[in-house]
Amino acid sequence: MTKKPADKPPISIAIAAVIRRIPRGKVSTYGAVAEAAGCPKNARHVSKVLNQVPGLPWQRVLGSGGRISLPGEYGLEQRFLLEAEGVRFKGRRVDLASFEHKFPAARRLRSTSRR
DNA sequence: AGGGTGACGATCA
DNA sequence: ATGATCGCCACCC
Repeated sequence: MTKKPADKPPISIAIAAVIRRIPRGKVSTYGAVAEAAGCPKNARHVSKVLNQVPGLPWQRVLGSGGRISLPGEYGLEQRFLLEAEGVRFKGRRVDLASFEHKFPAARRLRSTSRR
């Protein structure tokens, strides 16, 4: 008993959870999501999670620099949805300085901001 | 167990 | 600026 292998480390779950925290009208990047989820080098895996887990705001996840990575019509769809949320593009990119969502530093409680 | 994959990211030409 | 290559790493067969 001592220990049961329980389950495998659901890093995908962590990633999905992070994505779900992106508020409407804001965006994030694969790299930022991966980092917030605890795996800074797994930006690639984020894209898989988006495909695997339905119900996620997939459109709010962009490539580095705020560029849309999704090719084809879905890429256009993504841009359309984002603009509908109020996210503005500068050419082919989103102005991350204004629209990137900053995830709370995974600090152990003691919320950094709490009055 | 081994190997291929990918909505990436950074770097180089 | 655009395009090509390499590096990374969990997931899937």
